[in-house]
Amino acid sequence: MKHTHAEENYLKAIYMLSEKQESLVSTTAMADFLHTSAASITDMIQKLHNKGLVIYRKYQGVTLTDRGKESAIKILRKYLLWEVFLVDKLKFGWSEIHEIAEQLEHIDCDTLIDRLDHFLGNPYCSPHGIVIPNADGKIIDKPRWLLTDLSEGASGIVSAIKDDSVAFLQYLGKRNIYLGAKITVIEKIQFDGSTDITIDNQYKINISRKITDNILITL
Amino acid sequence: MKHTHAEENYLKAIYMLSEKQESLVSTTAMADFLHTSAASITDMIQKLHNKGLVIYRKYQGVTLTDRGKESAIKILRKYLLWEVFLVDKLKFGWSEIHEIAEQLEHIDCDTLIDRLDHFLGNPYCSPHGIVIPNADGKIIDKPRWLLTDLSEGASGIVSAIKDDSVAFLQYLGKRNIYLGAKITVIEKIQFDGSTDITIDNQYKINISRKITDNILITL
DNA sequence: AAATTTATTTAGACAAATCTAAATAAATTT
DNA sequence: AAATTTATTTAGATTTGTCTAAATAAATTT
Repeated sequence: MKHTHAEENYLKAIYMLSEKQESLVSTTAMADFLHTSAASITDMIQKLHNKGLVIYRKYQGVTLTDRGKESAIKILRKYLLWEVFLVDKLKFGWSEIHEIAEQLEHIDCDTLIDRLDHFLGNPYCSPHGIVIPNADGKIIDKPRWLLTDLSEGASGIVSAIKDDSVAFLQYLGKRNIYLGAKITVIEKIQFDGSTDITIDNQYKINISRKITDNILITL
Repeated sequence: MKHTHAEENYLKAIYMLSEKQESLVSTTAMADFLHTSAASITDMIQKLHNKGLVIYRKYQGVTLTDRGKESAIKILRKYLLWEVFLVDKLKFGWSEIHEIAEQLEHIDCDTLIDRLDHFLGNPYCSPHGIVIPNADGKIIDKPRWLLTDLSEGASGIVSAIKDDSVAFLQYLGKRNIYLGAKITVIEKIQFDGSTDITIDNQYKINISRKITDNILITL
């Protein structure tokens, strides 16, 4: 099923808002999220209802049908993969990528996004730590830990970073720490809380507690 | 100056059509190019005229103003760089990239395209051999030769390929020949017209006349 | 429970981009 | 040069997505 840009924005918005809360998504919540008027929301929601993409009850709110959810997840997948591309390959900072990825998510080509996924090394989650649905639309929730909480000898993959500041990003870049890098904990130094690690079994460095507190690891 | 998607498509179309011929671009030529009706073309052209992007004379045809040309070249630059991305990084074949790049060319972000350019290694031209305008909109025309016409000892950069067939692309991939690769002619064999070359001063191989006839080289 | 405030929907309008059918201009043929 | 064909434009309609202002429903306050 194909959708217009606007439809895609609405579907993704409903999906994201309904992830945060149990109840139906309200008109105002959507108006707020999409920076548009409540009247426009009602209009569009009714169209989506007629197309069988959402279930809508007047004055109550809206929720996705299975078909709607499937589409929403596809769009989210595209959005998140483009975010990874922008940060990982084009070295954009966290703050700049949202707008661009919101444009890129509408590019319509089935093979494109799977190739992009492969090109990026099948990342587990976006720079902001949101899990990327796989090609089948499944969201597999791996457990994640702070690098701080890994024990000596353990290793895992850098899957997200909690701090978005340019300074932190530059630090990570300089130390060859990137999304998808394999980190092994060599030794945890009690004295100052710092940690000796290796990156990709290559570089051995020591990083402070402040750094390990901001790196999320999956296995 | 910002444009709608449709406006961008028209500007690029006018630019490309007027590159091929001297005279004004006709309504039918554009209708043909954009797969739309002549009536729609007239409508849009009049709007572009009112915005000062084209000069239009009823029944005569249309040409770009300086402002229109500037915009058109920016769009073309984006289109071509995305084409390089798709072929070089995502390993798409020639035939598949046009549609996708036509979508990607409308992504609006100044820094994005310059970073992409850098990421791709500032390619000189698209896979189809069309010169990519630089960030200032300048089109610098370097001389190009067929690999066949290089003399022994000469070297240059693979800048385009004339044959788009999958078979040829696969051949090149297998031989480590890619856009931007450095090729040095070691020896030209009179007997069968084949050529001994090195790629990136590394691999030494022999390629037939049919191959050298389809590779364009810049210095 | 009535009054008021807030949320939501409806009605009507608008801009963008397209279309078809009819009208008109330009080019070509006879 | 008149007739015909082709190219182009105009007129009017349609779809999509948005808006504002007015109407109505739901929630909250008094």
